[in-house]
Amino acid sequence: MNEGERLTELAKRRGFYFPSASAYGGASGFWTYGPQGAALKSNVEDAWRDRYVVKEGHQEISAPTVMPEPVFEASGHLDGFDDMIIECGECGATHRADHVVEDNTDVEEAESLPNEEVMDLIAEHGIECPSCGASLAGEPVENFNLMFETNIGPGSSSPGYLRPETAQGIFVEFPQLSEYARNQLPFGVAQIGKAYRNEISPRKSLVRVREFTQAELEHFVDPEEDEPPLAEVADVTLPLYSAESQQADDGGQRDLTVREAVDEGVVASDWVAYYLGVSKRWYERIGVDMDRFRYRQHLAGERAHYASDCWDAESEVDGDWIEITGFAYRGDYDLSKHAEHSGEDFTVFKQYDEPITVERATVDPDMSYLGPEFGGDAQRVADALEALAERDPSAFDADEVTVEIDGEDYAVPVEQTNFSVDEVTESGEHVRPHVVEPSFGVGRIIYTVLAHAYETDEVDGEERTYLSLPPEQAPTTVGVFPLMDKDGMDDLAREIAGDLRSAGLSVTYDDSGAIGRRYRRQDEVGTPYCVTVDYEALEDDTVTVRERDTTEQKRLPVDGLAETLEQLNTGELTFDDL
RNA sequence: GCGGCGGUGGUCUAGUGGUAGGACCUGAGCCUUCCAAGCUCAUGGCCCGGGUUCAAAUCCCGGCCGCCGCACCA
Repeated sequence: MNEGERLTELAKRRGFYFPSASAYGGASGFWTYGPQGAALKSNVEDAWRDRYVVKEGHQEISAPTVMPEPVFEASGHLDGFDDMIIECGECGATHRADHVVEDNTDVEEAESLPNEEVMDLIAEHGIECPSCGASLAGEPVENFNLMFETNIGPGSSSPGYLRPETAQGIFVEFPQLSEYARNQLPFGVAQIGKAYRNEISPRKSLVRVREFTQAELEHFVDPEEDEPPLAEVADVTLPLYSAESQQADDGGQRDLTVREAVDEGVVASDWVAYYLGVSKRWYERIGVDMDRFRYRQHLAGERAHYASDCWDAESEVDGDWIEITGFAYRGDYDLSKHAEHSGEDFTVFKQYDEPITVERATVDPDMSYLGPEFGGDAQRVADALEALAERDPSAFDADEVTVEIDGEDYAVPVEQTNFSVDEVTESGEHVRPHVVEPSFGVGRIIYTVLAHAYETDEVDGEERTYLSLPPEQAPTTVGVFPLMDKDGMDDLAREIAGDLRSAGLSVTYDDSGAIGRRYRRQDEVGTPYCVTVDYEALEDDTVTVRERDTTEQKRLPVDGLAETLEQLNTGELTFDDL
């Protein structure tokens, strides 16, 4: 069994995660988090929220998972996710139909053509299967859309899609969110939630799935003015694997501090560099092994349609590097697209310290002239004049000004345009924020944390498996056991378990079988501490506390136990301090 | 989606054309003064559908699921 298989076996047996609906044969790419997994997931999400929402001073929202079609037309997902697939009748390989056409003809942008035309092109040019060389003529070209489609309400007149990323739920609400932020940049909006992609081939348990949880932060910044607080993370060392290194023969990972990475220009965006620094610490906190972690820059051809610079956090499991977070500088791509498609205002008004006076060329066309003259085109001519005045006021110097609309020239006497250059006072300007986006895959992080926590050792000649999870992330903080289920040890142990629960700790009580078995059980789900009530406890109100990784025990008074465990859980105390 | 391999209690597995056995786990009880000990008992299984056959968990076909490779991964 490899690392992943061992983990999946443990995950299923102990209730971290398992395939969904297996009573009905299941559906690939869907996983249910069991009791341990749901607790771990919740802890990871809480740690994320603490770091990226609370500590950063951002806000969190919760948007729908289903959104109407226009949202995804605007975002580019409808086109971007809709691949043309053709299958070779001979060898069965599937290919991107638009790609084979582009590779074998001088047709560009084949993706924008109807499927029938692409089929015709394939037949006309006698295009062959890139895998086996058989003719692809006559093979059907089909669409494969990575988004799950549904209908909103009865009938099919209102198509909707399950969101392929949580981000769009934030972008589309920008006008409201900006208002709540009192229109002050920068501000950040986060969301933790499910996203859906109808993957062709789900793989590796939680790594490639069809429903997954994202934790995304959209940080809206003024591209002219805002700077990240780089000093806070300047000394954090980043294991960077740049695009340049990836392409070089002897290229490898370089360890640079955030400061060095910015100064040397290895990471282009200060904002991205800031979040790489913050996130390195966060990954360490939740239990990612830093010896199996790197930041990899996207190669030029690999970048998403919206990103100008993009780095992935990657973790290593079974020798494979898994993308666990994407850090993208999305520019104003998303807000511009939504502004364009919706006609709403996706900017923030930034007031100047002092109002400024500027010369502005304006037109106020006489519609009583344009109307009779140009009929139905009058409004478009007026719009064109306005745009021209802004772009090139000198065009109005002559007696007549000409604008072009759809290849046709329209000449207008300047006097009818009421062209003038005025001094106007401007108190500020509309700024389209840029977006810095760290986007975390929660399931992949959980998979990584479990894989990196999985340890085996030997105790008294017996092999032991344990999860060396950070106490903060562990599903259960403390196991409470009576040494034996009799003589009042059970009563005291139950009482202690109740007290610890009242103090807010996650507690498991277990009185079954031999004590060693109970320790092993907790080891396998990563419970960091176990409290045992023995005969001595009945005498002097002390109990033993056992630490998971070392199996060492210390005797502590029952009084103050909850506080001590709480401090161990948060890291204020270590076991050695006791 | 293609190809290869696979699918037997919760987990790991043995096995055969005549409807299954082990280990671990789990539960009940006994025992036990701190690391999967022992004893007794118990629960629980051949992925689904079709075909061949007197008889299919076993052979064949299809599906589903998993692993690996390919492709895909805005």
